[in-house]
Amino acid sequence: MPGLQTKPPSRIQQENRRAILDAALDAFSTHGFRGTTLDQIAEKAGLSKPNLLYYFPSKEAIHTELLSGLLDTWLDPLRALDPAGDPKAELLRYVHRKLEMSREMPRESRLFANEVLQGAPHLGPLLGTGLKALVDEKTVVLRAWMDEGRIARLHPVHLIFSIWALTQHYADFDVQVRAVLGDEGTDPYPEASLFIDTLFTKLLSP
Amino acid sequence: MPGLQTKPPSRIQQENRRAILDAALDAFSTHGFRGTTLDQIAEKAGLSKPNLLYYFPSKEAIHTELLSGLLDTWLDPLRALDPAGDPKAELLRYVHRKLEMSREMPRESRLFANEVLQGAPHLGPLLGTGLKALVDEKTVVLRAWMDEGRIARLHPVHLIFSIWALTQHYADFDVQVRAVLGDEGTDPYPEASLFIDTLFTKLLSP
DNA sequence: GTCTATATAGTGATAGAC
DNA sequence: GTCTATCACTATATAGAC
Repeated sequence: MPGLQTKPPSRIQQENRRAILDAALDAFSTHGFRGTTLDQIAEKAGLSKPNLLYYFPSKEAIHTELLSGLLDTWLDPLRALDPAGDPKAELLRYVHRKLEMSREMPRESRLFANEVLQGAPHLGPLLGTGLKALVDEKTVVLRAWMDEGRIARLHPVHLIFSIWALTQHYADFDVQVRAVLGDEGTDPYPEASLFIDTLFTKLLSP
Repeated sequence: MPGLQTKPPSRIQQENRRAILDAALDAFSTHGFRGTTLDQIAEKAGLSKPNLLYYFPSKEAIHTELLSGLLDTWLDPLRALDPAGDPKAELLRYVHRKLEMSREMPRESRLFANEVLQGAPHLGPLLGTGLKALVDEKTVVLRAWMDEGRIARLHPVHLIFSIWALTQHYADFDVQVRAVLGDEGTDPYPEASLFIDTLFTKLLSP
């Protein structure tokens, strides 16, 4: 019986949107925004270029769609830092969760890195508002822990920077990491995890 | 008396080359290779586009010229690590020198980051040869220091990665660093220097 | 909804006057 | 050595058939 469903997005539509976003993530994360062409995205998604533009109005729209959700996902582990938990355990859990994300979502990490590296032209003021607000909130928690003598006294914001820098390095500079370690096939993450655990355990001890 | 000098590059030529490379460094480091246009470079260098191409045969030639010298400069401080020196002092000197470079040469850092982030399409195999060789050489030194119990036993390569990650973060993610710290005008480096000094002092203590 | 064909603008590079 | 004009090519986006 036709005419019953008016505008629920069909399964094939949802599948195509997902394929486009996945292909675009691949391309944007390795070639940057300008370096990516609609042809590349269309081919990898298995669609024609005009058909791709039926799903998204423009190249920028695809990019924005990807970025918009990303910052939130990216900061979830920091958001989960529990003021009531054990300080060292909470921070180490954050570090390890962040490193896991580098391994499991390297494309997302590189997309974000590309964006920030180029001056955050699309993410823009969100860094100074949403991101800053979250860091400020967690800074209070860190300072309290330091005042109680439960972790070493350090600059709280630079402590967070150090977590970001060390964990994201393995996704963003993956090519360099593997080239220097040699043994092409080997997974660098187990050793990285050990190293980072040692580093922060020592750093946080009062 | 004409005809005496055959082909010594005139002062204006040298000046133009320098202006082009400087403009190109600006552009490439913030927009990437594909994201940069010859128009942008030409305008910032104060030359016409054809005139720019009189000095360099192609866009790629400018990019290659910039990259070729960069890796060497970038690794100089690591090369300077003295096996005969005091281990902790040598490593801390390396860390601080590297952080200084992030402050003084942020564009070069971002140019390099852009390149590696996108899979090192131009730097390519140099990472697996020249860079790996240098790291391997210094790894031997680090291991010896660890065997002698003069610094803590850590994975030497990941130790080097951590130095790179932490110091370069301040150049590559400058926008984010300043957005989170707030106080637009403030220089983040003094605090960063203190933090990183503390971090590596703790980490290297046996 | 998906395709072929094409409009339109931008971009790397060249030709040739001065 | 430097400029104006322009070529050849690519890329985003649209029109319109099916």
